[in-house]
Formats: sequence, structure tokens, C-alpha cells
Amino acid sequence: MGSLSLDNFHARKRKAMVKLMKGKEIAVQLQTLLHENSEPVTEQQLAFQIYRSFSDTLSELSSCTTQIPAVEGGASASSSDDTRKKKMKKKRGVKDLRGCYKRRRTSDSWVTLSPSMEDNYAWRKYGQKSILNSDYPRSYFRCTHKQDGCKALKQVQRIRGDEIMYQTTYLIHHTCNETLRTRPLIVDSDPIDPNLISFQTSITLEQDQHCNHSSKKPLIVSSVKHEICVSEDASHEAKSTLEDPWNEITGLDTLGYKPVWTPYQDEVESASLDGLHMEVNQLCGIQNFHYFDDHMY
DNA sequence: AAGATTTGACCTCG
DNA sequence: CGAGGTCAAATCTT
Repeated sequence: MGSLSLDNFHARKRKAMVKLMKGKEIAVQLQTLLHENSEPVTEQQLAFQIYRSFSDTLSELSSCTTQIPAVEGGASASSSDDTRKKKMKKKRGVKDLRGCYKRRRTSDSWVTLSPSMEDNYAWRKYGQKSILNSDYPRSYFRCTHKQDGCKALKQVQRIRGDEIMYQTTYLIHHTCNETLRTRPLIVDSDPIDPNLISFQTSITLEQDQHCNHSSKKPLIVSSVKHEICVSEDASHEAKSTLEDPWNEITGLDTLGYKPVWTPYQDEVESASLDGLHMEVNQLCGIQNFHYFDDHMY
């Protein structure tokens, strides 16, 4: 039985939405500035405000998520086929599996809530487990391209809130470049859909030489856990410690697409905000959000 | 036939 | 010791 009120959940949800809307407004301002080629200091300030806004939101959602009422009742929803069970009952040869796997450390994971299990990666289910005090079993998925070395994992569990939602815990980033489908890159904010924003601040050093925007340096966004800082300098050192900021912030892999910028890419465009874009309405609907698993386990 | 899913067994960790 | 994560044989789907 969930001991926490749904009212509290909804209040926090509203609060988060307000903050996200603020972030959106600031993003629009930033876009305007970028188009007008204004002084970079202001751009940085705005960029920082955007990240701060999202960061605050995520903190809010983190505490909110931990309070999603746990569903009572322990029975899993397994619809079991008896005949099949009998067949499966056959004891398999006992193998010594000791040491064959380790229980996973829970750091470097993130969680999303979504009305669908869909993301844009190909997953293969490798297990399902009834979870204590949960109506629904938890499903375990690994990347279809495991044989290619991709160790991405996710766990999906249906939860019951005000609507049917799936909580997806991603444990390891994809190292493969495979997505199920590729959606078009959003190049700019869409005048038709103002909820669509895009950050086109990407100026690589190389590009920089080809244009006269010498004042525009690659924007570094380093993110270590909850701390997000923006810096102007694109040093190699910064690169090595970077995580995908958009993953960190949204858990969406930039709209759930193949990440434009991953820690695994050798040719990182100097940690610029290349291709950083999102649909704010997706977030405003709280269809997806994430938190670090510190709160979860 | 090959790949995906199901599910009981077995493992680790708290 | 129990909960939860993973393995892998059996089964299903394409």
C-alpha cells in the first residue's frame, strides 16, 4: 500500500511543469540571442539558467518519483499456461554458475516514466521477475546487439498511478549505434509547434575558423551527478569526464533517438551542445523523466 | 531455421 | 535467508 498521497505527487508534478516552462522560455530567449549574435556572456548565462532550471526540475521529480505510491498486493500478473509450466518444470541440468555474474552496481543508472515501453532501441528480453509489493512483474532487457559488445540493459516495470505508466530503469549506456528508427533532426525551433526547441550552439573549433564568430566558443557542459556546470573552454580534460548531458537531464537520449553525443564517441565535437534538442511538451506531460538511482534503492 | 520470449533454476547481495 | 538479477532450456513467432 502506498503511504504517500497522490496529491503530493501531483503538486510536485505541477511544480516541475512550471519550472520546465521557465526553461523553455529561457531557451527561446537564448535562441533569439544566438540568432542576433549577441555577446557570449549573456548566452552563457542563459544557457546556465536553462540547465539550472532543468536541474531543479529533476531534483523535484526525483523526490517526487520516490514517492510514487507503491502498489499493494504481492501477486504478479503472470498469466500462466499450466501445460507450459509443467513442461518447463523439467529440471534443467544443474550447472555451477557461481561467479558467472555479479549483481550490478546501481550507480550510473537512470529512470524514466513513460506511458509506453517504447524507446528507440532494439531490446531483447532476458528475464522477468515478480517484485515484492508490486502488482506487476519486472521485465529485464538487454540490447539486441549484445554480441557486438553493447552492454546496454534496462528494466521495465509497470506501475499504477493516475494512469498506466511504465518505469524504465536504464543501467548501461548503449555502445552500439543502432536504433529502431531515426527521426528527423530538429534544426530550429518550430514556429508551428513552439514546444519544439533546439539548441544550435554547436560551433566546433574547425567550424569556428570558417566563420567569423570568433566570440563563439564551444560550450562545455560537464555533468557530474547532480552538479551541472557550464564552461567556455573546450579542454580535453573536460571531454574525458563528460557524460551525455542530455541523457543526464532527460534520460531520453535526445528525444529517445540515437544519442548525438555520447561518451563513447571518439570524435566528440568538443562537448558542444551539438544537436541538443527536445520536445518540451514531452516533458511537460511528464511522460518521461529520470532520476538517479540513489533515490531508488 | 533463426531469433525472440517465457520461465524455473540458480546466483549474489544486503 | 529472502529479494531481486541473470542464465539458459523450452517454447513461440516470424
